[in-house]
Amino acid sequence: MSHPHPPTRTKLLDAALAEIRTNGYSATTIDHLCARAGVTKGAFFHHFKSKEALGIAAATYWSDVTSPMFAQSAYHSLPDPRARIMAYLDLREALLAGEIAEFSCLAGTLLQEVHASSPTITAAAYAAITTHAETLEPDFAAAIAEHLPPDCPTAASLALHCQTVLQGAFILAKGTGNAAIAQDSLNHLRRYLTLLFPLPEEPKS
Amino acid sequence: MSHPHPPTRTKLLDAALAEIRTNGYSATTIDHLCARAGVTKGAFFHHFKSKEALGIAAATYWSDVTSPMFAQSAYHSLPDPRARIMAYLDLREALLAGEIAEFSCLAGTLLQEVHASSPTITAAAYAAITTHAETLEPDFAAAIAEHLPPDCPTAASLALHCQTVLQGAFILAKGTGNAAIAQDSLNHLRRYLTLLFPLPEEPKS
DNA sequence: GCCAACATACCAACCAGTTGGTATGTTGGC
DNA sequence: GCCAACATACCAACTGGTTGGTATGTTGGC
Repeated sequence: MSHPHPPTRTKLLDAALAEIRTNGYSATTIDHLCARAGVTKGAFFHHFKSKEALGIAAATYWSDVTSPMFAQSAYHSLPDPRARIMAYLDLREALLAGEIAEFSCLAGTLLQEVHASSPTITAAAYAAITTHAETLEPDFAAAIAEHLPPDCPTAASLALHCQTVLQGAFILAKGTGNAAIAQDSLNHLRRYLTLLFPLPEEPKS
Repeated sequence: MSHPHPPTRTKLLDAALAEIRTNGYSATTIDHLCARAGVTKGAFFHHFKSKEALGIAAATYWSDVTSPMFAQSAYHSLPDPRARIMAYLDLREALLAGEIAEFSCLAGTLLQEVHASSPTITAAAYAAITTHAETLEPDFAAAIAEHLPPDCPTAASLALHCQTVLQGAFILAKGTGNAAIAQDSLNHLRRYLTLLFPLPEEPKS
């Protein structure tokens, strides 16, 4: 669990995120990975026993890298849980910048490709998504408690639905080459949640 | 545009759909494809000049195979456009059966992998999605015309959002190994559209 | 007898993974 | 405080199998 030697292993994991998000897992070769990371293949197989082990480590690393970005965000201090959820979606929209490989989800890309061939990578990638979704559950639970809509879905289901929309948005964005279509679906998600938990009024400033 | 020799070419395209939906495009090899189709590699390269050409043909074939399934469905005859949209989602949910490779979307799988490496496959796969989405636009347009909600999104945007949710649902289903999580997101989509275009009452039977 | 539709045989490049090695610590007995 | 024994981190070169693609048949209908 301890990785006392950050540089080479981290360089390989960073290269893996970039390569897999751009070209996918299958099309990512260890040679390209090492070239991008600036190390040799011997170094790779010193740190990872196989390509599959790298896939698992990349999914875990993806969680480790992205989680603090959301955990440290200021929106958690908003008093209204519905406002916290909207602020989360605002943050997700703000992250839709740059090239597609820079904002798309590594875990979703992995799931798409390895679901039938590697149960271990599948489990690690799915865990990355559900672990992130679970950070939204308290806010949804609070919104339900404060403003229970009729036939209310569970907090867990709502949190996962947000991830579903985001994953789908990334795919459509890959079709157009830009994030506009993803923003569009995020607006639909916002509208859904606003209809489900109507905000009493627009807070000013 | 004319394919006067159905059997071998069709066998290869059917094999391509199955292989790509299971293992993805990159992990699909021409040798495996030919073995599954029961033909030799010479036959493959007689019909497709490259693997990329097969990818493009597979996306087009995917449209050709799936379009009639929706076009021939009975839900188009329902009088209420909102009921037609709900019936479309019911049909999509009914299709969530069997193995994941049997209900997931070829176009989404292709987009995920080739968006950065093959503009031609990307365009063909995206066209398959948008062409299908366009078949929903008349119903959304009618729903908007009959029941314009405040700050109404466009029919085209709503039709694409349905595809976004479906694509995301397929990815999450690949994480769990079954369709339950996809059905959950379809229910959220139904709830969104119901809130947006509230049905006056439950029609009986 | 010609051509589309296949089949067979083959290739150069590439792939994940291995091997044998070096350089640089680290540790524990004395 | 020194050194043998060991561990870690990394590298260059290689291997056996696979890959997309090609070159060269063969065959059957018109």
